[in-house]
Amino acid sequence: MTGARYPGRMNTPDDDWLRLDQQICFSLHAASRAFNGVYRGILKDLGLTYPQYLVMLVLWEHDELPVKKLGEHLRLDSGTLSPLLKRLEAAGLVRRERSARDERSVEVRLTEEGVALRGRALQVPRRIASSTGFGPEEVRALRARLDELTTALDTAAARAEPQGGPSTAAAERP
Amino acid sequence: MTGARYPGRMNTPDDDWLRLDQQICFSLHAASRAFNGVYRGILKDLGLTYPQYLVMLVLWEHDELPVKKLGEHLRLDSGTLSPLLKRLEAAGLVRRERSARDERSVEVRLTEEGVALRGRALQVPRRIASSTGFGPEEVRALRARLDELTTALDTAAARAEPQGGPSTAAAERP
DNA sequence: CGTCATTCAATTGCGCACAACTCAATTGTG
DNA sequence: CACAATTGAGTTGTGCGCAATTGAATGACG
Repeated sequence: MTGARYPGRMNTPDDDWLRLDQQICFSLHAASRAFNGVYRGILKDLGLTYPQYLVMLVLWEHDELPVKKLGEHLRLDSGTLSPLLKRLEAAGLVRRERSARDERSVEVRLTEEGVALRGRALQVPRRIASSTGFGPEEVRALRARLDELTTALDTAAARAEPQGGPSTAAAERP
Repeated sequence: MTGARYPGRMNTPDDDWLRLDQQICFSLHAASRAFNGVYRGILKDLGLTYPQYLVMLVLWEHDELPVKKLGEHLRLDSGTLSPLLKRLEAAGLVRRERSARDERSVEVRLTEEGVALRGRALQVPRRIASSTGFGPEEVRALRARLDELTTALDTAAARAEPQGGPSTAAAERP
């Protein structure tokens, strides 16, 4: 039935690929948002958003970090982290202070309150697990699969980037 | 070593779960953004963002659809779709017109240009596939896994918020 | 027939993601 | 040492995602 709307075009491998693409695109997109949604409900109690929770997870492991390192852990840049960290600071969970050693760098560290929040966060994964019915092995397996995908995609992005040059006149550096 | 920052607390299963949670949260979040990033680069040629591409994929399959149905396919509400569709309309790819049968409903349909864009989009999945090195079976397997996850998460979310019933009914998809 | 609840799209407000840019601090190179 | 290049954080602008609200059209019910 699909081919009928594109007369003169038989079902080619391209068409099949496009449909398959729809499936995987949609699945990953939907999974990510569904995940986000479940966490949103549970994290509301802690007053955190999902990305803020990710930042806190990193800080609970290394409780003094420059913004740069934080960004490397999370693959996020200052454009995302700066306002997010300001909100965490306004919530009293972290403090930001410029490094004395390098005035360009800003050190992020947990406040007492930020450290204390970890205690309440300990129940989060259990609640997630019980919500999803996924066990540790399933989680680990899925994670491995996703990391494979991310690695492949990052490599692809890095390969595509240097040449870049789509139709729009790329800004060549003088 | 990690536990040292939280004196008096041994490494309990809770701590392990929190670390595991960090892994899976981060992996899914990163995979989603990496995926988005690769598509961003490829879709730039078509003048589409990734969510806009998802909308077009649906419209190429059913080229006349009310916003409501579109939202059910993509698990997106009007708050996201309305401005997105306006941009697609401004780009000349779709037309939006209120249904004569039900004045509340808005029908979205492809323009000639929107239909024509499909021809150029046919190469997208192949470029993605060649970028990632993932074959059709791997894609299908991952998709199945993600759909499982989404189903589990949706069920969990529905259970957590029984009153605000998810207007987006559980979707039946191919 | 009139009232009331429901449905659908649109809007508002907030937060995240990312590109492009600014600006100061640091590093390097002659 | 001077000066250009690089680095790190922040800002701006655009777009997505979602909750909450608005407003109009529809449908149900007494």
